[in-house]
Amino acid sequence: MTYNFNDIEKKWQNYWATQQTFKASNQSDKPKYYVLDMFPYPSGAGLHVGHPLGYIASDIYARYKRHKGFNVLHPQGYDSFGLPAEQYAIQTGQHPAVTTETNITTYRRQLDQIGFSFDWSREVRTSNPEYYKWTQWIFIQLFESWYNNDTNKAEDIKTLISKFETEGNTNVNAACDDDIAPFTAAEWNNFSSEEQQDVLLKYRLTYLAETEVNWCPALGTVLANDEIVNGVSERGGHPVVRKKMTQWSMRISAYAERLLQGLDTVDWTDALKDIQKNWIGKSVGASVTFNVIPAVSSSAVETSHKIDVFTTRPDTIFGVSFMTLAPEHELVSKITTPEQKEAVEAYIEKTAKRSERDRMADVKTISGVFTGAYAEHPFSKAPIPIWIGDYVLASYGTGAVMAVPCGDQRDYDFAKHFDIAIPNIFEGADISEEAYASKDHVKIANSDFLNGMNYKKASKRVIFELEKLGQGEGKTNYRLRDAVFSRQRYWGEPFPVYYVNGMPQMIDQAHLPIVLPEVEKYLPTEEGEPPLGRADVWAWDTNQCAVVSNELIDHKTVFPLELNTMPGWAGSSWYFFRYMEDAANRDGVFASEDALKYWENVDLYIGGSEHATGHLLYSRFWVKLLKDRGFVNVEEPFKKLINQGMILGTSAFVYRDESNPNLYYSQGLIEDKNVLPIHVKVQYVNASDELDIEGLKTDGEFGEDFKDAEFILEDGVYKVGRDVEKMSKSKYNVVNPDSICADYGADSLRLYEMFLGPLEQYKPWNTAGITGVHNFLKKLWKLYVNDNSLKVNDAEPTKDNLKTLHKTIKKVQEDIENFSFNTSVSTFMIAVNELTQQKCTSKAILEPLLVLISPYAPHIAEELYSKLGHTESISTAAFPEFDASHLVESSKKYPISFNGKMRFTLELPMDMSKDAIEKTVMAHEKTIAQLDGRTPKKVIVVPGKIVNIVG
RNA sequence: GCUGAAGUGGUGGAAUUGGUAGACACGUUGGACUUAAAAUCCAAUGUCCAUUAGGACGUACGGGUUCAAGUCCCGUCUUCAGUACCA
Repeated sequence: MTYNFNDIEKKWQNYWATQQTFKASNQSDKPKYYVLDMFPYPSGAGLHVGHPLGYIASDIYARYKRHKGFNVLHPQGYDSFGLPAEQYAIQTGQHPAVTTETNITTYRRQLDQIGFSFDWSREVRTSNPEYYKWTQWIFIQLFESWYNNDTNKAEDIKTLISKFETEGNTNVNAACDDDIAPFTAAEWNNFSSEEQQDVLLKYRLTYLAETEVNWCPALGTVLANDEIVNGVSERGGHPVVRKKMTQWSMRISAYAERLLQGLDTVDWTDALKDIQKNWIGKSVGASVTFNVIPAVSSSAVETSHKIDVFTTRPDTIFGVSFMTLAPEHELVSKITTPEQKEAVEAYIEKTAKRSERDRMADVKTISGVFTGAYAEHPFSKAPIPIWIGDYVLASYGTGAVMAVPCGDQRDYDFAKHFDIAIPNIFEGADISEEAYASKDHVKIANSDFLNGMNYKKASKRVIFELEKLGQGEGKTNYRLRDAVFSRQRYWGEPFPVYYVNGMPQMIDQAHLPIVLPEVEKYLPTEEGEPPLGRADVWAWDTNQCAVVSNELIDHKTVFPLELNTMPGWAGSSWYFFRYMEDAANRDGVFASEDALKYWENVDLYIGGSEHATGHLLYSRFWVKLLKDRGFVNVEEPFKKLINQGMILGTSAFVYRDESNPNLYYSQGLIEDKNVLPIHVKVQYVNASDELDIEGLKTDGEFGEDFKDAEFILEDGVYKVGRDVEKMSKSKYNVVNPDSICADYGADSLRLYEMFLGPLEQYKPWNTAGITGVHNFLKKLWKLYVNDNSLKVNDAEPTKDNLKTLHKTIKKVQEDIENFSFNTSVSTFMIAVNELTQQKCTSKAILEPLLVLISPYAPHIAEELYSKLGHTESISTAAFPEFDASHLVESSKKYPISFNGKMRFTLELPMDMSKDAIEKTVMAHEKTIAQLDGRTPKKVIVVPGKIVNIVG
């Protein structure tokens, strides 16, 4: 019997599918465990070997947990709304739903052939109306909520309305827009309906607001920052303008503090938590208002101007010797004196050309211009010169800084450069070379009422005094901005929203889903409206409660529907709850109370760190909202999170002579010739970096290019150059799992992906190495069966057999629990090598070994397990118990070191005393030879570990 | 700039609380089997010196602590990722 992996794998994949082996139950005596992979987008290119890395890891863990007696939920589905399908639709006219369906079919086939233990019965697709019905429903919940800062949670908007009706808004402490005028209960009750709706929008957790976007008229679309290169679109090079658009926003900023605090309760890597912490960007300090001193030279009537700044160091307020505004600050043009006008304008023009990134990265170049204006110090009343400088950015804080050169290095550098005074307000600090930026061990001096105080005390006092003056207050600032939620796209969730007199109205949940309408083209309209502007049947009839033809719009009972769609992150912000419910029971709810209660949250979440500030932050936000409103019980969706690294490609190059395009030199022959490296498909390169020239010349795609090529060989072969790059079609280094599964089998692929290195690390793929794990599987097979029969028998296991087995149990269990999958693969290899050497045939050893290997290589494990006489799947067999007694050694091979360097080893009994060890070692001939007559100064003996002789 | 991670043979990587550096593989070399190839099996394989015995060096670099450092401490460099001066 040979190891016929293709047949074996197909057989067990069919078995698992027909037997529903991995279907999870919502009722079980076993403890629950929920393992989830980050939602895949089914791209048209299909999977390459890098994609399954995380899925294999999570699958090993899920299978391990089943062996350990857990009721495991391990679902999979598709984040199937998205841009690539829409792009393809624009180019070909093919409906994105069709493209998506095709891509999912490919994706599913590829996933199935790798042997994952997914519960496919619970699959979800964000683009299915039954699914996005609930995405729309959550949107409505956001709209119907406001954030009460007093109770520190979201509440029904009705509670806000009743407050308005009885006491107005002056006592309301809410997360809201900052331009809301105060009103009394009487005023509220006299507002028109539109006025009331307008006010409420400023409090709702999702609201309409004017947002600046990067608009590209030629493409008729909005572009992300990284789609713009040097001010023009990356695709096509068209001009891009800043444009204001009315869009839905999500008031995520209301949750800034809870999103930050929640990080302390989850088991994520520090790196990931740091990214979110930085993104939320909390800083505690004070806001200070500086009054601008009206310019005497100006003949125009001066209005009084104020500059608001935020500072984390209010204690240093007496160290202010100038202020710096961002060049784009709106006050700049108003306060600049005529004398300085020319210089200021020239500077503004210069900085406008620099990208924000550029301005921020460059800390060496110091530039700025004096505006000629002065502000008044709130306490000393001294005039403070106001400068502009591009190290201050308009979009951060208030776009203005109170500069304290003695305490801030950037302010210090600026002051030195422009010869501005640097008053020292720290007792005993040396500021002759650099600023003293530390908050610790400071004693404030030269600061009037703050003298002698430390940072904490002085800050508190300043805030108190500022409040007395009405020129400031204590303030906590967050960098986190509200998230724009509208997309001018077709392939996304439609909003359940229609407009009456320009005011958004929610459609009652009884009428959801509002299904994406058909359009004849997936492009924006000529008027610049989103693609849904092309739909003919896209109006809401409030009598029929149905979507009807646009022609019926009369603004009385039939109204226009929202034309934007939701962004990609909408559907992925709650999908983990949907999996909790059996597909059969999903009709009336997004997930039933029982299901939510049973599964709670995701116990293990595996995915890439690129989602750190998108998906992982937004879904935490939505979960908190759902909890506040009583729909779920958990505050955090993902208890433990592991980031997998990326598998990189190993590109191959041939070297073309620059003067003769048909001449290629082998890698070792380049020397100082002028050659051009050209990517070639990695499939034509073997493990020794040798090129298959015939294969290359007959390649369907590029063979023609090399038809007349002459390859200059070294030692009879053409050696290619190699380099590690991201796996990508354009670099011809993509390796497809289909061919790996066909050539080596899914079990080899699974083992090899793990064997490559630590899960979280970035590492290059090299197909050549897979023969190692493939040979291992063949050896494993041979341990159980020979040419025509099963070798396994009831032989009593030997001591060595037991030692090998239990050492393996211990290591594999520790490895899986530490997500150190690469080292378990080595451990399996060692175990099989040892058992082969020991000629072990004992079922008592070989059966538990299969359970250990089954999470990693499930197909071969199932096949051999059934050969051992089992009729049930191995998937729920109990994980073998580790018994330490088998590892107890009677002797130890001591390393004998001289001055810390190991010279030889000496086998001694484990129970030998320290003195006896020393005596035996000192008497040994090799020790005497090593010492060469010298007397050692000291002999260190650590029983069970090492002997070190010093001297 | 800041924050985080990392730097070990030709390659991927291993090394528990400081205790035999290079496990396990790939590749390479030599051998067996074969008409031959593939497959399989066996052996060698960090670098340098040495016929051998053996020795010297060696975990990015420079210091330090220790009987003992890949591991701990200080400094430097490089790479990758995140972030963008939050005042």
